[in-house]
Amino acid sequence: MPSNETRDTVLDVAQELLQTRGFNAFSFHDVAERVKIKTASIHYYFPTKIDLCLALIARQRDEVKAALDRIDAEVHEPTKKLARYVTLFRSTLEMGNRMCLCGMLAADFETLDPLVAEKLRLSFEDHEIWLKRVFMEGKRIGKLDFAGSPRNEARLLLSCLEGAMLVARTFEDLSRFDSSARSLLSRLRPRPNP
Amino acid sequence: MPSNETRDTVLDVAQELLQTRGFNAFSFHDVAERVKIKTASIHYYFPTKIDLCLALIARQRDEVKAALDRIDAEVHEPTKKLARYVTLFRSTLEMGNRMCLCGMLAADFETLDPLVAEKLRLSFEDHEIWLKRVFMEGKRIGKLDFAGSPRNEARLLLSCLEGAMLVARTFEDLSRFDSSARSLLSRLRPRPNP
DNA sequence: GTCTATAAGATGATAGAC
DNA sequence: GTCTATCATCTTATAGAC
Repeated sequence: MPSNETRDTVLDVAQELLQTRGFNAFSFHDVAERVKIKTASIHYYFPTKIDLCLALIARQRDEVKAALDRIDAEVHEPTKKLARYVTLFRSTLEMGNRMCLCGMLAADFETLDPLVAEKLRLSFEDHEIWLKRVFMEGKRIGKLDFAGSPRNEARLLLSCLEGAMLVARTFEDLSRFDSSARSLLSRLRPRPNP
Repeated sequence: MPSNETRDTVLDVAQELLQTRGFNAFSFHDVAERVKIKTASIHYYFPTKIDLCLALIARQRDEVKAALDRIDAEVHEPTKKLARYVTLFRSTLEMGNRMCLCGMLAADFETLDPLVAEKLRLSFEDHEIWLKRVFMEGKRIGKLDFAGSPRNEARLLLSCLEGAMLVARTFEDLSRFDSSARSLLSRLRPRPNP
């Protein structure tokens, strides 16, 4: 496995800046300063800011895939999978009040390179596909109850978590995220049959 | 009433740019070009970009207040009030795939002037206060059913609508917003008593 | 790989003429 | 009120030395 320390550090720092400030509010200089290199060195690894952004999305997609695989391997009850899924978002917020990478790029959507926009959509779809599977299985075995299609339910949960992060950030208040997340999950509990 | 055409046009154009591109991705030049004036003229009305942003928020708060008053005056059933409330967000999205003004500023949160951040929080609270009243009344008269407090329910709906806009924007797909909004409202319908 | 030097353009903001 | 002219700074990106 090709390990490149500087490159990874650049990605880490750029990601933090992207998630807190947005794509258009951080510069190569911001990154270079924190990594303690010069901006020219960043261009060596990532010729353009778009390349840097694409690398961030690609790495993130891999990490999300790994995280979802881990959830699948470790818990089997759909309710518990969703609870674990929610913690992915929560821990991002905990880490310096960061926004979700995809959510932040969604806000910057209009200014994105078309290729970046396409990868962003694919990232969202990664989430939706996994969630849809969880919802389908949950309904099948009677552990989750909802009215619409699994696909729409997946989209709804993802959207709501993005929004909960967005607003919680503004108040720098994790409990806002928590109470929304709790409601979102509890409404999926099947009621005891009359 | 002090009408100032140029000033209003600057606000209109700046608002569109802010809602589509974000605070850090539009410039005085962008605004000036569209209004067909020079950047120096914008500085005459709004000395700094922060002043411009504060004016946008203040105007928006007034307009939101007026819109909510209109809903209160025109419909009385809580369910219908919420449906009307949702259309406020939907029509923003319809208008050139714009993000909610507050939602966009929430994404830019880390880069905001402290005063702007404070006004942003107040804007969110305007929504939450109105929604909380609707939820309280709805529960009292048995027209709305939900498990948590009216306050949390208000926060949840607002957050989810913000998130639904954010994601729908990325796919340039109003139907994504619609299906989420429909689910959010339908889950509030009280079930017939057994 | 990392640096210095530099280009070429954008950006927020001000001074002062009209 | 709106303009021209100008400023200092920032930003992405490249060339070429080490």
